[in-house]
Amino acid sequence: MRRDALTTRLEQHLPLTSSERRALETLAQRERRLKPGETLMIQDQPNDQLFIVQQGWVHSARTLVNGARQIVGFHYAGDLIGTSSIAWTIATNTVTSVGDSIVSELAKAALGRMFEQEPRLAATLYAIAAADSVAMGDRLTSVGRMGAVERLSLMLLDILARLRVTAGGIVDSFDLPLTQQDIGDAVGLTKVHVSRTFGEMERRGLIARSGRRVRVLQERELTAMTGFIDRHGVIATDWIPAPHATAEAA
Amino acid sequence: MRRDALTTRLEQHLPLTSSERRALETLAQRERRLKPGETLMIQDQPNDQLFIVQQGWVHSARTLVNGARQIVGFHYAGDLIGTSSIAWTIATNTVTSVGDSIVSELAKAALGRMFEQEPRLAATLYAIAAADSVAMGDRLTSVGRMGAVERLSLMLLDILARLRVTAGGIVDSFDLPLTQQDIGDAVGLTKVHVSRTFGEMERRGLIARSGRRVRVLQERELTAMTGFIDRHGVIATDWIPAPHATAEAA
DNA sequence: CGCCTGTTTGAGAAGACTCAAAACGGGTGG
DNA sequence: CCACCCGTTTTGAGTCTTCTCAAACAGGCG
Repeated sequence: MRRDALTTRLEQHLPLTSSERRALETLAQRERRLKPGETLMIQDQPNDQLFIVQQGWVHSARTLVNGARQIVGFHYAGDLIGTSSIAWTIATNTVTSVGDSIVSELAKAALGRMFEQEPRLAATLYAIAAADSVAMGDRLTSVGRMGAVERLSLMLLDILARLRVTAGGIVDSFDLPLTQQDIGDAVGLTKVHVSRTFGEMERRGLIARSGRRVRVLQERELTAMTGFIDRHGVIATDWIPAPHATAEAA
Repeated sequence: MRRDALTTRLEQHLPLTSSERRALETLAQRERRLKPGETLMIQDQPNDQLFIVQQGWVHSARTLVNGARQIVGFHYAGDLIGTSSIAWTIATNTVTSVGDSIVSELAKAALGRMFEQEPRLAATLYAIAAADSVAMGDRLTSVGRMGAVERLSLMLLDILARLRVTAGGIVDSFDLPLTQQDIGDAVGLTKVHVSRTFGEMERRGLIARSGRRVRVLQERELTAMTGFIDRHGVIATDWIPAPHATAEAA
Protein backbone atom coordinates (compact mmCIF):
# COMPACT_ATOMS: atom_id res chain seq x y z
CA MET A 1 0.00 0.00 0.00
CA ARG A 2 1.00 3.56 -0.72
CA ARG A 3 2.45 5.59 2.11
CA ASP A 4 -0.32 7.45 3.91
CA ALA A 5 -0.31 11.05 2.77
CA LEU A 6 -1.45 12.44 6.12
CA THR A 7 1.44 10.73 7.86
CA THR A 8 3.82 12.24 5.36
CA ARG A 9 2.30 15.64 5.88
CA LEU A 10 2.48 15.51 9.67
CA GLU A 11 6.00 14.15 9.60
CA GLN A 12 7.02 17.10 7.54
CA HIS A 13 6.13 19.36 10.45
CA LEU A 14 6.88 17.22 13.48
CA PRO A 15 9.16 14.20 14.02
CA LEU A 16 6.77 11.40 14.90
CA THR A 17 7.20 8.70 17.51
CA SER A 18 6.43 5.17 16.43
CA SER A 19 3.34 5.18 18.58
CA GLU A 20 2.09 8.20 16.71
CA ARG A 21 2.88 6.58 13.41
CA ARG A 22 0.94 3.52 14.42
CA ALA A 23 -2.03 5.61 15.45
CA LEU A 24 -2.08 7.24 12.05
CA GLU A 25 -1.99 3.90 10.31
CA THR A 26 -5.22 2.78 11.89
CA LEU A 27 -6.88 6.10 11.17
CA ALA A 28 -7.32 5.92 7.41
CA GLN A 29 -9.98 3.43 6.45
CA ARG A 30 -11.44 2.43 3.13
CA GLU A 31 -10.05 4.08 0.04
CA ARG A 32 -12.07 5.66 -2.71
CA ARG A 33 -10.99 6.48 -6.21
CA LEU A 34 -12.55 9.48 -7.84
CA LYS A 35 -12.81 10.32 -11.50
CA PRO A 36 -12.59 13.90 -12.78
CA GLY A 37 -15.66 15.80 -11.72
CA GLU A 38 -16.88 13.07 -9.39
CA THR A 39 -18.23 14.41 -6.12
CA LEU A 40 -17.29 13.15 -2.71
CA MET A 41 -19.69 15.17 -0.66
CA ILE A 42 -22.63 17.33 -1.55
CA GLN A 43 -23.63 20.59 0.04
CA ASP A 44 -26.63 20.37 2.41
CA GLN A 45 -26.57 16.58 2.49
CA PRO A 46 -25.97 14.66 5.70
CA ASN A 47 -22.36 13.75 6.19
CA ASP A 48 -20.35 12.51 9.10
CA GLN A 49 -17.14 11.50 7.50
CA LEU A 50 -13.83 13.06 6.97
CA PHE A 51 -11.45 12.26 4.16
CA ILE A 52 -7.74 12.37 3.65
CA VAL A 53 -6.60 13.26 0.17
CA GLN A 54 -4.08 10.59 -0.75
CA GLN A 55 -3.44 11.44 -4.34
CA GLY A 56 -4.58 14.09 -6.76
CA TRP A 57 -6.58 17.22 -6.25
CA VAL A 58 -10.00 18.06 -5.01
CA HIS A 59 -11.92 21.27 -4.58
CA SER A 60 -14.51 22.46 -2.17
CA ALA A 61 -17.30 24.70 -3.44
CA ARG A 62 -20.47 26.36 -2.39
CA THR A 63 -23.57 27.04 -4.47
CA LEU A 64 -25.54 30.20 -3.86
CA VAL A 65 -29.26 30.89 -3.88
CA ASN A 66 -28.86 32.53 -7.29
CA GLY A 67 -27.15 29.47 -8.73
CA ALA A 68 -23.68 30.95 -8.78
CA ARG A 69 -20.81 28.95 -7.36
CA GLN A 70 -17.79 29.84 -5.29
CA ILE A 71 -14.87 27.50 -4.94
CA VAL A 72 -13.61 28.07 -1.42
CA GLY A 73 -10.50 25.96 -1.55
CA PHE A 74 -8.38 23.33 -3.20
CA HIS A 75 -7.07 20.32 -1.35
CA TYR A 76 -4.01 18.29 -2.15
CA ALA A 77 -2.40 15.07 -0.95
CA GLY A 78 -2.12 15.07 2.83
CA ASP A 79 -5.02 17.45 3.39
CA LEU A 80 -7.74 16.49 5.80
CA ILE A 81 -11.07 17.47 4.26
CA GLY A 82 -14.68 17.67 5.21
CA THR A 83 -13.63 19.31 8.42
CA SER A 84 -16.87 21.24 8.37
CA SER A 85 -18.54 17.95 9.28
CA ILE A 86 -16.56 18.11 12.48
CA ALA A 87 -18.79 20.94 13.54
CA TRP A 88 -22.02 19.95 11.80
CA THR A 89 -23.70 16.86 10.45
CA ILE A 90 -24.63 18.46 7.15
CA ALA A 91 -21.99 19.14 4.55
CA THR A 92 -21.42 22.85 4.04
CA ASN A 93 -19.81 22.46 0.66
CA THR A 94 -19.66 20.19 -2.31
CA VAL A 95 -16.33 18.46 -2.71
CA THR A 96 -15.40 17.51 -6.25
CA SER A 97 -12.39 15.80 -7.71
CA VAL A 98 -10.21 17.74 -10.14
CA GLY A 99 -8.70 15.06 -12.38
CA ASP A 100 -8.31 11.57 -10.92
CA SER A 101 -7.77 11.29 -7.22
CA ILE A 102 -7.71 8.91 -4.31
CA VAL A 103 -9.05 9.68 -0.87
CA SER A 104 -9.42 7.57 2.24
CA GLU A 105 -12.30 7.71 4.64
CA LEU A 106 -11.96 8.48 8.27
CA ALA A 107 -14.69 8.41 10.90
CA LYS A 108 -15.18 11.42 13.14
CA ALA A 109 -15.04 9.27 16.25
CA ALA A 110 -11.63 7.96 15.23
CA LEU A 111 -10.40 11.50 15.13
CA GLY A 112 -11.77 12.03 18.62
CA ARG A 113 -9.83 9.03 19.92
CA MET A 114 -6.73 10.29 18.19
CA PHE A 115 -7.04 13.63 19.97
CA GLU A 116 -7.12 11.78 23.24
CA GLN A 117 -4.29 9.34 22.60
CA GLU A 118 -1.94 11.39 20.51
CA PRO A 119 -2.11 15.00 21.61
CA ARG A 120 0.91 16.00 19.57
CA LEU A 121 -0.80 14.92 16.39
CA ALA A 122 -3.88 16.80 17.47
CA ALA A 123 -1.82 19.91 18.06
CA THR A 124 -0.20 19.59 14.66
CA LEU A 125 -3.58 19.25 13.02
CA TYR A 126 -4.64 22.37 14.84
CA ALA A 127 -1.60 24.22 13.53
CA ILE A 128 -2.37 23.05 10.02
CA ALA A 129 -5.95 24.21 10.40
CA ALA A 130 -4.65 27.59 11.53
CA ALA A 131 -2.41 27.78 8.48
CA ASP A 132 -5.29 26.86 6.18
CA SER A 133 -7.38 29.55 7.71
CA VAL A 134 -4.65 32.09 6.94
CA ALA A 135 -4.49 30.82 3.36
CA MET A 136 -8.22 31.31 3.08
CA GLY A 137 -7.74 34.84 4.39
CA ASP A 138 -5.33 35.36 1.51
CA ARG A 139 -8.00 34.32 -0.94
CA LEU A 140 -10.61 36.51 0.71
CA THR A 141 -8.24 39.45 0.51
CA SER A 142 -7.51 38.76 -3.11
CA VAL A 143 -11.16 38.47 -4.10
CA GLY A 144 -12.20 41.44 -2.02
CA ARG A 145 -9.51 43.89 -2.93
CA MET A 146 -7.63 42.98 -6.09
CA GLY A 147 -8.19 43.27 -9.83
CA ALA A 148 -8.58 40.39 -12.22
CA VAL A 149 -4.91 40.06 -13.19
CA GLU A 150 -3.81 39.93 -9.57
CA ARG A 151 -6.42 37.38 -8.61
CA LEU A 152 -5.43 35.02 -11.37
CA SER A 153 -1.75 35.55 -10.69
CA LEU A 154 -2.23 34.74 -7.05
CA MET A 155 -4.00 31.55 -7.95
CA LEU A 156 -1.24 30.47 -10.31
CA LEU A 157 1.47 31.31 -7.80
CA ASP A 158 -0.32 29.35 -5.14
CA ILE A 159 -0.62 26.27 -7.31
CA LEU A 160 3.03 26.59 -8.23
CA ALA A 161 4.06 26.81 -4.59
CA ARG A 162 1.96 23.81 -3.76
CA LEU A 163 3.42 21.74 -6.58
CA ARG A 164 6.91 22.51 -5.40
CA VAL A 165 6.20 20.93 -2.05
CA THR A 166 6.09 17.53 -3.71
CA ALA A 167 8.04 18.00 -6.94
CA GLY A 168 11.47 18.77 -5.51
CA GLY A 169 12.91 20.88 -8.34
CA ILE A 170 11.97 24.35 -9.39
CA VAL A 171 8.81 23.97 -11.37
CA ASP A 172 7.63 26.90 -13.43
CA SER A 173 4.95 25.31 -15.55
CA PHE A 174 2.12 22.89 -14.96
CA ASP A 175 -1.07 21.47 -16.37
CA LEU A 176 -4.15 23.25 -15.19
CA PRO A 177 -6.92 20.68 -15.30
CA LEU A 178 -9.54 23.28 -14.50
CA THR A 179 -11.93 24.95 -16.90
CA GLN A 180 -11.98 28.71 -16.98
CA GLN A 181 -15.38 28.43 -15.43
CA ASP A 182 -13.79 26.68 -12.43
CA ILE A 183 -11.03 29.24 -12.25
CA GLY A 184 -13.56 32.03 -12.34
CA ASP A 185 -15.57 30.38 -9.58
CA ALA A 186 -12.44 30.25 -7.48
CA VAL A 187 -11.35 33.85 -7.91
CA GLY A 188 -14.74 35.49 -8.30
CA LEU A 189 -14.80 36.30 -12.02
CA THR A 190 -16.90 35.13 -14.95
CA LYS A 191 -15.39 32.63 -17.33
CA VAL A 192 -15.44 35.22 -20.09
CA HIS A 193 -13.43 37.61 -18.04
CA VAL A 194 -11.02 34.86 -17.06
CA SER A 195 -10.37 34.23 -20.74
CA ARG A 196 -9.75 37.90 -21.45
CA THR A 197 -7.53 38.29 -18.43
CA PHE A 198 -5.40 35.29 -19.35
CA GLY A 199 -5.10 36.82 -22.80
CA GLU A 200 -3.94 40.07 -21.33
CA MET A 201 -1.39 38.35 -19.08
CA GLU A 202 -0.02 36.54 -22.06
CA ARG A 203 0.22 39.73 -24.06
CA ARG A 204 2.06 41.36 -21.18
CA GLY A 205 4.50 38.47 -21.14
CA LEU A 206 3.63 37.39 -17.61
CA ILE A 207 2.67 33.87 -18.57
CA ALA A 208 2.62 31.61 -21.62
CA ARG A 209 0.04 28.98 -22.42
CA SER A 210 -0.35 26.06 -24.75
CA GLY A 211 -3.35 23.87 -24.30
CA ARG A 212 -3.90 23.27 -20.59
CA ARG A 213 -0.27 23.94 -19.83
CA VAL A 214 0.61 27.20 -18.15
CA ARG A 215 4.12 28.56 -17.78
CA VAL A 216 4.80 31.36 -15.34
CA LEU A 217 7.35 33.62 -17.02
CA GLN A 218 7.66 36.53 -14.63
CA GLU A 219 7.32 34.93 -11.25
CA ARG A 220 9.30 37.66 -9.54
CA GLU A 221 7.07 40.35 -10.94
CA LEU A 222 3.84 38.51 -10.20
CA THR A 223 4.96 37.93 -6.64
CA ALA A 224 5.80 41.58 -6.14
CA MET A 225 2.61 42.81 -7.68
CA THR A 226 0.35 40.55 -5.62
CA GLY A 227 2.33 40.36 -2.40
CA PHE A 228 2.09 36.60 -2.58
CA ILE A 229 3.33 34.64 0.42
CA ASP A 230 3.74 30.90 0.27
CA ARG A 231 1.67 29.33 3.02
CA HIS A 232 2.51 25.77 2.08
CA GLY A 233 5.96 25.82 3.67
CA VAL A 234 7.06 25.21 7.21
CA ILE A 235 4.76 25.81 10.12
CA ALA A 236 5.85 26.24 13.72
CA THR A 237 5.46 23.29 16.05
CA ASP A 238 7.87 24.42 18.74
CA TRP A 239 4.97 25.02 21.10
CA ILE A 240 4.01 21.35 21.03
CA PRO A 241 5.29 19.41 24.07
CA ALA A 242 8.04 16.84 23.50
CA PRO A 243 6.92 13.22 23.40
CA HIS A 244 7.05 11.27 26.65
CA ALA A 245 10.05 9.04 27.20
CA THR A 246 8.03 5.80 27.01
CA ALA A 247 6.51 6.67 23.70
CA GLU A 248 9.79 7.88 22.33
CA ALA A 249 11.60 4.68 23.22
CA ALA A 250 9.28 2.61 21.06
CA MET B 1 -12.72 38.48 38.44
CA ARG B 2 -15.07 38.14 35.48
CA ARG B 3 -15.94 34.68 34.27
CA ASP B 4 -13.49 33.59 31.61
CA ALA B 5 -15.13 33.95 28.23
CA LEU B 6 -13.35 30.99 26.69
CA THR B 7 -14.61 28.74 29.46
CA THR B 8 -18.11 29.98 28.82
CA ARG B 9 -17.72 29.35 25.13
CA LEU B 10 -16.41 25.82 25.52
CA GLU B 11 -19.02 24.99 28.09
CA GLN B 12 -21.67 25.99 25.63
CA HIS B 13 -20.56 23.16 23.37
CA LEU B 14 -19.33 20.52 25.81
CA PRO B 15 -20.09 19.86 29.49
CA LEU B 16 -16.77 20.36 31.23
CA THR B 17 -15.24 18.31 34.01
CA SER B 18 -13.81 20.24 36.93
CA SER B 19 -10.33 19.26 35.87
CA GLU B 20 -10.98 20.84 32.50
CA ARG B 21 -12.37 23.93 34.13
CA ARG B 22 -9.28 24.21 36.27
CA ALA B 23 -7.02 23.85 33.27
CA LEU B 24 -8.81 26.71 31.56
CA GLU B 25 -8.45 28.91 34.60
CA THR B 26 -4.68 28.73 34.48
CA LEU B 27 -4.61 29.33 30.76
CA ALA B 28 -5.59 32.97 30.54
CA GLN B 29 -2.82 35.20 31.84
CA ARG B 30 -2.50 38.95 32.01
CA GLU B 31 -5.42 41.03 30.84
CA ARG B 32 -5.25 43.93 28.46
CA ARG B 33 -7.78 46.64 27.94
CA LEU B 34 -8.04 48.11 24.49
CA LYS B 35 -9.48 51.41 23.43
CA PRO B 36 -11.34 51.85 20.16
CA GLY B 37 -8.92 51.52 17.27
CA GLU B 38 -6.07 50.29 19.46
CA THR B 39 -4.10 47.48 17.90
CA LEU B 40 -3.21 44.25 19.59
CA MET B 41 -1.04 42.76 16.93
CA ILE B 42 0.47 44.18 13.76
CA GLN B 43 0.85 42.40 10.45
CA ASP B 44 4.41 41.27 9.66
CA GLN B 45 5.64 41.89 13.18
CA PRO B 46 6.96 39.06 15.35
CA ASN B 47 4.33 37.62 17.58
CA ASP B 48 4.12 34.50 19.66
CA GLN B 49 1.07 35.11 21.70
CA LEU B 50 -2.52 34.19 21.49
CA PHE B 51 -5.37 36.13 22.97
CA ILE B 52 -8.80 35.36 24.24
CA VAL B 53 -11.40 38.03 23.67
CA GLN B 54 -13.05 38.55 27.05
CA GLN B 55 -15.23 41.49 26.31
CA GLY B 56 -16.06 43.61 23.29
CA TRP B 57 -15.15 43.23 19.67
CA VAL B 58 -12.00 43.03 17.69
CA HIS B 59 -11.24 42.69 14.01
CA SER B 60 -8.50 41.08 12.06
CA ALA B 61 -7.31 42.75 8.86
CA ARG B 62 -4.71 42.52 6.20
CA THR B 63 -3.06 45.36 4.29
CA LEU B 64 -2.14 44.85 0.65
CA VAL B 65 0.82 45.98 -1.39
CA ASN B 66 -1.35 48.68 -2.95
CA GLY B 67 -2.35 50.02 0.45
CA ALA B 68 -5.87 48.64 0.39
CA ARG B 69 -7.16 46.74 3.39
CA GLN B 70 -9.29 43.66 3.82
CA ILE B 71 -10.91 42.80 7.11
CA VAL B 72 -10.86 39.03 7.24
CA GLY B 73 -12.90 38.52 10.36
CA PHE B 74 -14.49 39.84 13.51
CA HIS B 75 -13.91 38.28 16.88
CA TYR B 76 -16.19 38.36 19.86
CA ALA B 77 -16.06 37.34 23.52
CA GLY B 78 -14.86 33.75 23.83
CA ASP B 79 -12.94 33.73 20.56
CA LEU B 80 -9.35 32.61 20.55
CA ILE B 81 -7.39 34.93 18.31
CA GLY B 82 -3.97 35.23 16.79
CA THR B 83 -4.20 31.59 15.85
CA SER B 84 -2.05 32.36 12.84
CA SER B 85 0.82 32.69 15.29
CA ILE B 86 0.27 29.04 16.07
CA ALA B 87 1.66 28.27 12.66
CA TRP B 88 4.11 31.14 12.27
CA THR B 89 6.09 33.52 14.42
CA ILE B 90 5.10 36.58 12.43
CA ALA B 91 1.61 37.97 12.66
CA THR B 92 -0.31 37.58 9.43
CA ASN B 93 -2.86 40.22 10.21
CA THR B 94 -3.36 43.35 12.21
CA VAL B 95 -5.80 42.94 15.04
CA THR B 96 -7.63 46.09 16.08
CA SER B 97 -10.23 46.75 18.71
CA VAL B 98 -13.65 47.92 17.61
CA GLY B 99 -14.94 49.94 20.54
CA ASP B 100 -13.57 49.14 24.00
CA SER B 101 -12.54 45.60 24.65
CA ILE B 102 -10.70 43.35 27.04
CA VAL B 103 -8.49 40.46 26.00
CA SER B 104 -6.29 38.13 27.97
CA GLU B 105 -2.94 36.84 26.89
CA LEU B 106 -2.10 33.23 26.51
CA ALA B 107 1.28 31.72 25.68
CA LYS B 108 1.54 29.26 22.82
CA ALA B 109 3.32 26.74 25.02
CA ALA B 110 0.43 26.79 27.47
CA LEU B 111 -1.87 25.82 24.65
CA GLY B 112 0.46 22.93 23.84
CA ARG B 113 0.27 21.67 27.40
CA MET B 114 -3.47 21.99 27.32
CA PHE B 115 -3.66 19.82 24.21
CA GLU B 116 -1.73 17.17 26.09
CA GLN B 117 -3.60 17.30 29.34
CA GLU B 118 -7.11 18.06 28.24
CA PRO B 119 -7.75 16.43 24.88
CA ARG B 120 -11.46 17.11 24.97
CA LEU B 121 -10.83 20.83 25.19
CA ALA B 122 -8.38 20.50 22.33
CA ALA B 123 -10.97 18.69 20.26
CA THR B 124 -13.56 21.34 21.00
CA LEU B 125 -11.14 24.05 19.95
CA TYR B 126 -10.58 22.13 16.77
CA ALA B 127 -14.30 21.97 16.12
CA ILE B 128 -14.59 25.70 16.74
CA ALA B 129 -11.74 26.31 14.32
CA ALA B 130 -13.55 24.20 11.74
CA ALA B 131 -16.70 26.24 12.25
CA ASP B 132 -14.78 29.50 11.90
CA SER B 133 -13.31 28.28 8.70
CA VAL B 134 -16.79 27.61 7.35
CA ALA B 135 -17.85 31.09 8.39
CA MET B 136 -14.90 32.49 6.50
CA GLY B 137 -15.99 30.47 3.49
CA ASP B 138 -19.33 32.24 3.76
CA ARG B 139 -17.60 35.57 3.59
CA LEU B 140 -15.46 34.50 0.68
CA THR B 141 -18.56 33.36 -1.17
CA SER B 142 -20.32 36.60 -0.44
CA VAL B 143 -17.44 38.77 -1.60
CA GLY B 144 -16.73 36.64 -4.63
CA ARG B 145 -20.23 36.13 -5.93
CA MET B 146 -22.73 38.60 -4.56
CA GLY B 147 -23.73 42.19 -5.22
CA ALA B 148 -23.33 45.07 -2.84
CA VAL B 149 -26.77 44.81 -1.20
CA GLU B 150 -26.34 41.11 -0.49
CA ARG B 151 -22.87 41.56 0.95
CA LEU B 152 -23.99 44.24 3.36
CA SER B 153 -27.09 42.30 4.28
CA LEU B 154 -25.06 39.25 5.06
CA MET B 155 -22.80 41.25 7.29
CA LEU B 156 -25.71 42.74 9.19
CA LEU B 157 -27.40 39.36 9.58
CA ASP B 158 -24.19 37.85 10.87
CA ILE B 159 -23.74 40.55 13.47
CA LEU B 160 -27.34 40.13 14.49
CA ALA B 161 -26.94 36.37 14.87
CA ARG B 162 -23.82 36.85 16.91
CA LEU B 163 -25.47 39.38 19.22
CA ARG B 164 -28.29 36.98 19.89
CA VAL B 165 -25.88 34.43 21.28
CA THR B 166 -25.28 36.64 24.28
CA ALA B 167 -28.35 38.88 24.40
CA GLY B 168 -31.03 36.27 25.05
CA GLY B 169 -34.05 38.00 23.48
CA ILE B 170 -34.79 38.66 19.85
CA VAL B 171 -32.67 41.62 18.94
CA ASP B 172 -33.39 43.36 15.68
CA SER B 173 -31.34 46.51 16.01
CA PHE B 174 -27.87 47.34 17.22
CA ASP B 175 -25.17 49.96 17.28
CA LEU B 176 -22.64 49.54 14.53
CA PRO B 177 -19.44 51.04 15.89
CA LEU B 178 -17.72 50.68 12.52
CA THR B 179 -17.09 53.38 9.98
CA GLN B 180 -18.33 52.77 6.46
CA GLN B 181 -14.70 52.47 5.50
CA ASP B 182 -14.38 49.52 7.88
CA ILE B 183 -17.55 47.97 6.57
CA GLY B 184 -16.31 48.37 3.03
CA ASP B 185 -13.00 46.79 3.93
CA ALA B 186 -14.87 43.83 5.35
CA VAL B 187 -17.17 43.22 2.40
CA GLY B 188 -14.94 44.39 -0.41
CA LEU B 189 -16.55 47.69 -1.37
CA THR B 190 -15.44 51.31 -1.22
CA LYS B 191 -16.80 53.48 1.54
CA VAL B 192 -18.64 55.57 -1.03
CA HIS B 193 -20.43 52.57 -2.36
CA VAL B 194 -21.23 51.39 1.14
CA SER B 195 -22.96 54.70 1.76
CA ARG B 196 -24.98 54.45 -1.45
CA THR B 197 -25.89 50.86 -0.81
CA PHE B 198 -27.08 51.57 2.70
CA GLY B 199 -29.13 54.38 1.21
CA GLU B 200 -30.67 52.02 -1.28
CA MET B 201 -31.45 49.43 1.38
CA GLU B 202 -33.16 52.09 3.43
CA ARG B 203 -35.18 53.26 0.44
CA ARG B 204 -36.25 49.69 -0.22
CA GLY B 205 -37.39 49.38 3.38
CA LEU B 206 -34.95 46.61 4.23
CA ILE B 207 -33.31 48.46 7.08
CA ALA B 208 -33.67 51.72 8.97
CA ARG B 209 -30.87 53.80 10.39
CA SER B 210 -30.44 56.63 12.84
CA GLY B 211 -26.95 57.60 13.77
CA ARG B 212 -24.89 54.46 14.29
CA ARG B 213 -27.96 52.45 15.06
CA VAL B 214 -29.17 50.00 12.48
CA ARG B 215 -32.51 48.24 12.55
CA VAL B 216 -33.12 45.23 10.38
CA LEU B 217 -36.70 45.53 9.15
CA GLN B 218 -37.03 42.66 6.69
CA GLU B 219 -34.94 39.96 8.24
CA ARG B 220 -36.92 37.21 6.53
CA GLU B 221 -36.40 38.74 3.14
CA LEU B 222 -32.73 39.46 3.67
CA THR B 223 -32.15 35.91 4.82
CA ALA B 224 -33.90 34.47 1.79
CA MET B 225 -32.12 36.71 -0.65
CA THR B 226 -28.66 36.00 0.72
CA GLY B 227 -29.10 32.40 1.82
CA PHE B 228 -27.72 33.34 5.20
CA ILE B 229 -27.01 30.53 7.64
CA ASP B 230 -26.17 31.23 11.25
CA ARG B 231 -22.82 29.66 12.07
CA HIS B 232 -22.71 30.91 15.64
CA GLY B 233 -25.07 28.30 16.97
CA VAL B 234 -24.49 24.79 18.16
CA ILE B 235 -21.61 22.73 16.88
CA ALA B 236 -21.33 18.96 17.07
CA THR B 237 -19.14 17.50 19.79
CA ASP B 238 -20.57 13.99 19.80
CA TRP B 239 -17.36 12.66 18.26
CA ILE B 240 -15.36 13.75 21.28
CA PRO B 241 -14.68 10.87 23.71
CA ALA B 242 -16.40 10.96 27.09
CA PRO B 243 -14.28 12.11 30.01
CA HIS B 244 -12.49 9.40 32.01
CA ALA B 245 -14.10 8.34 35.27
CA THR B 246 -11.31 9.79 37.41
CA ALA B 247 -11.60 13.19 35.88
CA GLU B 248 -15.36 13.09 35.98
CA ALA B 249 -15.45 12.31 39.68
CA ALA B 250 -13.67 15.53 40.61
C1' DC C 1 -17.78 78.00 17.62
C1' DG C 2 -14.69 75.80 14.70
C1' DC C 3 -12.47 71.54 13.58
C1' DC C 4 -12.04 66.98 12.36
C1' DT C 5 -13.80 62.79 11.04
C1' DG C 6 -17.18 60.48 8.76
C1' DT C 7 -21.17 60.49 5.54
C1' DT C 8 -23.68 61.83 1.54
C1' DT C 9 -24.22 63.31 -3.18
C1' DG C 10 -22.80 64.13 -7.98
C1' DA C 11 -20.48 63.22 -12.34
C1' DG C 12 -17.65 60.67 -15.10
C1' DA C 13 -14.54 56.52 -15.84
C1' DA C 14 -13.13 51.88 -15.41
C1' DG C 15 -13.65 47.22 -14.69
C1' DA C 16 -16.31 43.34 -14.99
C1' DC C 17 -20.66 41.38 -16.71
C1' DT C 18 -24.19 39.66 -20.22
C1' DC C 19 -25.49 37.93 -24.39
C1' DA C 20 -24.18 36.13 -28.59
C1' DA C 21 -21.58 34.08 -32.07
C1' DA C 22 -17.52 32.09 -33.85
C1' DA C 23 -13.31 29.26 -33.33
C1' DC C 24 -10.95 25.49 -31.27
C1' DG C 25 -9.92 20.80 -29.81
C1' DG C 26 -10.36 16.30 -28.15
C1' DG C 27 -13.09 12.21 -28.47
C1' DT C 28 -16.40 9.13 -30.85
C1' DG C 29 -18.53 6.71 -34.34
C1' DG C 30 -18.88 5.74 -39.05
C1' DC D 1 -8.81 8.04 -41.05
C1' DC D 2 -12.10 11.39 -41.38
C1' DA D 3 -16.25 13.96 -40.06
C1' DC D 4 -18.94 15.37 -36.61
C1' DC D 5 -20.08 16.78 -31.93
C1' DC D 6 -19.77 18.62 -27.59
C1' DG D 7 -17.64 21.26 -24.22
C1' DT D 8 -14.52 24.98 -23.85
C1' DT D 9 -12.27 29.13 -25.19
C1' DT D 10 -12.09 33.31 -27.67
C1' DT D 11 -13.86 37.59 -29.53
C1' DG D 12 -17.22 41.33 -30.07
C1' DA D 13 -20.62 44.77 -28.66
C1' DG D 14 -23.13 46.93 -25.38
C1' DT D 15 -24.54 47.42 -20.38
C1' DC D 16 -24.24 47.65 -15.50
C1' DT D 17 -22.01 47.87 -11.23
C1' DT D 18 -18.71 49.68 -8.72
C1' DC D 19 -14.87 52.94 -8.45
C1' DT D 20 -12.56 57.56 -8.41
C1' DC D 21 -12.39 62.16 -7.61
C1' DA D 22 -14.46 66.04 -5.69
C1' DA D 23 -17.27 68.79 -3.04
C1' DA D 24 -20.92 69.56 0.23
C1' DC D 25 -22.92 68.17 4.50
C1' DA D 26 -23.45 66.42 9.43
C1' DG D 27 -22.22 65.66 14.05
C1' DG D 28 -19.41 65.19 18.11
C1' DC D 29 -15.60 67.21 20.77
C1' DG D 30 -12.38 70.49 22.51
